Amino acid sequence: MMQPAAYLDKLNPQQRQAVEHGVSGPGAIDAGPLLVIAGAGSGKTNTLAHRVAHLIVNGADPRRILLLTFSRRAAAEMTRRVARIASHVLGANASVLTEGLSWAGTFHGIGARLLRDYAPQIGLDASFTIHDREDSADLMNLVRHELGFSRTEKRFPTKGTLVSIYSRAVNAEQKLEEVIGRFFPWVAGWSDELKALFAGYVAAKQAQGVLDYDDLLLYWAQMMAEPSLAADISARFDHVLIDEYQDTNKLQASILLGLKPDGRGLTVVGDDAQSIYSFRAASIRNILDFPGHFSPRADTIMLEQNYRSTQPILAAANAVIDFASERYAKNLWSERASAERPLLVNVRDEIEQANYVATRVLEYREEGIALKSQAVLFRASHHSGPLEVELTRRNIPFVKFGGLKFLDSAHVKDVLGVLRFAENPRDRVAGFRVLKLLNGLGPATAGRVLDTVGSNEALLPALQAFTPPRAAAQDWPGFLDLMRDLKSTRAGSPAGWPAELDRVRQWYEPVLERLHEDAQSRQSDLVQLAQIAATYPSRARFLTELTLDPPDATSDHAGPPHLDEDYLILSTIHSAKGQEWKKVFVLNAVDGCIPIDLGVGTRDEIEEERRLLYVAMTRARDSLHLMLPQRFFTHGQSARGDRHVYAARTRFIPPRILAHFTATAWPPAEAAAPAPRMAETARIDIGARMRAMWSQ
DNA sequence: TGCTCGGATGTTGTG
DNA sequence: CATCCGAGCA
Repeated sequence: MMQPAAYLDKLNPQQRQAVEHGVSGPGAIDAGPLLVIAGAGSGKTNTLAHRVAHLIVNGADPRRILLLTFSRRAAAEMTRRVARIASHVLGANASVLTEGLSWAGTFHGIGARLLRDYAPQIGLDASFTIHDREDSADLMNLVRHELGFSRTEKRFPTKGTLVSIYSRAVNAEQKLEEVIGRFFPWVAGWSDELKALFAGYVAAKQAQGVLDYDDLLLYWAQMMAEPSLAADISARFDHVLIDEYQDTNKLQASILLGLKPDGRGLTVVGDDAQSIYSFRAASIRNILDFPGHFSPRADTIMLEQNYRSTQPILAAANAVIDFASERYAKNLWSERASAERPLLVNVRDEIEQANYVATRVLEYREEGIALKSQAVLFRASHHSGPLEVELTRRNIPFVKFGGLKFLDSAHVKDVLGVLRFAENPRDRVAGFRVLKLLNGLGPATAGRVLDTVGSNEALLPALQAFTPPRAAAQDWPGFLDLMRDLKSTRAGSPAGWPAELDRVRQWYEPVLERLHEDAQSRQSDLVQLAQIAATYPSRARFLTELTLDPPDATSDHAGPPHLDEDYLILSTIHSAKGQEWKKVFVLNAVDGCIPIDLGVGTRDEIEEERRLLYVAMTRARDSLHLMLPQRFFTHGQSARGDRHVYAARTRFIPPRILAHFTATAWPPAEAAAPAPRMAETARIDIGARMRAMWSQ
């Protein structure tokens, strides 16, 4: 070994302590449970990557390290960093070692992998397909109809609500009654029906060889509850490290404690102040209670130096989070001095808000700040609507993260459905979806077809034996041909992967023309899908991994910008987790948006909204603009509707912390100064109209 | 049985 | 506004 630990010198004392915890030298690793509370921008990812590298450098077997991250993107980034750090010490050997770091991924991804490995032992067909949220809802709906709950006297909860209830019960490891009582009180009268329905849903999944997202965790947790399996799985890993622990739920904690009951080799990293996923049953208790699970208690290390934001930005963010009720008290500090406090920008409405952001973004770019170093964050995906229009108008390229995925669009799901049906013909959601694409073939006939398909092998004979109704006779042979081609590719011919996706597209094209007006732009989505498909080695891998890690950006209609192009980042606050930009704009920092005005708003929900604002603010390195439109138009009205609400500054920035901000108005007073008296009359932006004349 | 049309109704975030 | 469900027609 060359310089043994030069890479440790760049770390601050706390980071270094976290990295070296339990590692006393080459071959001498004996680490008890460790909790790292890492404030925003405190070098969390870097520290975790250093710890992994340090373990490997000191003799840990990378193949026996389990690294759980929040997204696959984060896992890839972590692996890359570990390799870079380790290469400083190990030189060329490092890549060999870090390539062994193959168990890095999300809980769901790793779960899927383990389940395929252990499928024979737990009575699971290893060719199971995975349902995404919408598929789960569709299956739930199927069972809902079968059990007659769609014809009840009083309105029965819809499929989406049903999946939410089911999912929360599973992920929070709570009884149905508790979940309903706490989060869905309006369905309290249906709890018996819900039990029957969920039993039917589970039976349907099993009969069809499908797993939903929750099953990936649930089956894993069940394996950990069986001593012999638990011992076997646990013995695969010497070290288990989890990032973003504040956003894990009870079920995930169970899995973890099953893997490392005494906490040896277990490291969790997170920040309770950034917990923003309680809607999928993440529990802040996981991180708060972690040390007490073990005896002796887990060591806790706090990272408090922020390397990201300027001091004024950090002070403002600290002031916001100071009001939070329960948390690990920590005080983030920064050495990055600046005279620029975060701005509170008053604008008339969302149109002016969009105008301001577009204008400022361009000004920054003129100063040499790349678009990619700037981000616009918002609470709900649709909040960026007016801005997207304005950006498109001004020809400013952008990529939007979060919200609707292109995988959710009907045509993409159709094509994937065909592939999934070929992969697992018992998957009725996929089967229904595909069969209903045929002209003259509706749910009743589709149901009959699917009833004759017993197993994977029986698909083709069953389809061949089926006589379609006259109305569907024309489309049927083509469909049969398609399925024949897809099934035979298993043996390597005639199309093979990824060519078979083209085969599906060829079959689907006329369907697309028939069903959708805008077939052209949808067709280009499918071309994009084919490009993605080409990066996966097989149909099965493609289907699994696409479901677990959907491409999370949607760009404007011009298609995805090339990687080397510059583009502005638009993102939900949730999707902005773990990232940073030099310039950050937060849209609609007003009550009703942050916090969002949905539902009753329990105390816990309000607290989470506060943390959301905190997360948004702490993404900024140099400049932060909190936008305050004085009114915004409500949804659910025609385009020319005038229903709007007057908005107040978010309650998370009360008067007593205003000193941390600079208040400003836009456009500047002299440019647009309508007297306050005129507030109720119609206002038009002549300038914008003039500009719009030339925008086409 | 399939398809289309009209009325009612929720409407956030994600693996 | 988009989706869902039922009514009525082919």
